[in-house]
Amino acid sequence: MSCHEILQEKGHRLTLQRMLVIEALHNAVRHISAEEIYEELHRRHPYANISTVYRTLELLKELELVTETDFGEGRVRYHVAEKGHHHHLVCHSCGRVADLEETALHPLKEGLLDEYGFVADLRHLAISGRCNECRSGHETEPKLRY
Amino acid sequence: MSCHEILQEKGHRLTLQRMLVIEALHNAVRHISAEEIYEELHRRHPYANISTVYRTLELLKELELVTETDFGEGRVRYHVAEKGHHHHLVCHSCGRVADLEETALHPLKEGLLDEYGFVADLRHLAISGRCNECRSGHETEPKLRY
DNA sequence: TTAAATGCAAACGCTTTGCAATTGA
DNA sequence: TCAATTGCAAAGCGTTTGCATTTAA
Repeated sequence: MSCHEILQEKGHRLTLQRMLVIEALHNAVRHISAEEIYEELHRRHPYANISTVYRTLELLKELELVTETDFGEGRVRYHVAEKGHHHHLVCHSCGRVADLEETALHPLKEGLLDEYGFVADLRHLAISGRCNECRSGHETEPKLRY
Repeated sequence: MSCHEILQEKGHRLTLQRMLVIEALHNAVRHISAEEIYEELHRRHPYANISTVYRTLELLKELELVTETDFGEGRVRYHVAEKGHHHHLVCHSCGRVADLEETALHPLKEGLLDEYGFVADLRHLAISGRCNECRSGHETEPKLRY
């Protein structure tokens, strides 16, 4: 079921603004910020306001249609949930962000459940550190971020 | 070697304000925010300013005398590094924060190094989820936070 | 003596809010 | 029709900054 259908099914209105926010999220190659979504939205609907973007993202989060990840930039980035869960290795030297399959944290998740009875919400975790390239002294500009 | 000595050794001045910030950090039972440090400081030195707190915390971070943890509150909390590293299990239902020994993440750290060559900086990680008490329906007000 | 540190006030960047006007169902 | 949603402008919040004054060494 598409985001549009889920919104309507739960009794929310399908406005142009919401459709454009959803489209921006789907078109994003990587993780996109509220400001970037607003730029897309504003391009096609110049009267749109950034508070609508925040309100829509809030709604999509509640409906678990998008996930939020904090890459330590002082703002948060969004990703369509259905595109799948994965984690991130954020290099604090070059800023490069690599993906880490969700399964890589399964042992940790199980350990926390067994030993603490804690159900960890590990959907979009950003782990900071130093990447292989920077460690081996081949520091280069990363091609892809977020 | 104490924080005071390390500051001086590295050529930084030992001001009253800095000493009071360090004291507040040491006296804190758990993790303390910049605002809370400022309250302590202001009580004893009414002319002190919060920008001094931020500048001092910045310095202490650089010298690795304090660590910073984001509990997802929209602000960050500080902890004296010498008190030891540990991680946190933050319950999004009741807000309770449990400590997790540093060693619990050693397997993950080693896995990331072996498979990705990534040196993860896992000093004060906050993992969100749902705690045992909330899961089993015995939701109570937590006694201790942060 | 003098560079480092502080206090102050203003600004910053991201996000939220109150409210009147608009709009989807 | 009318509650949900929006645009707008203002404020909120934690944090940072420029600059004149003060101070530790």
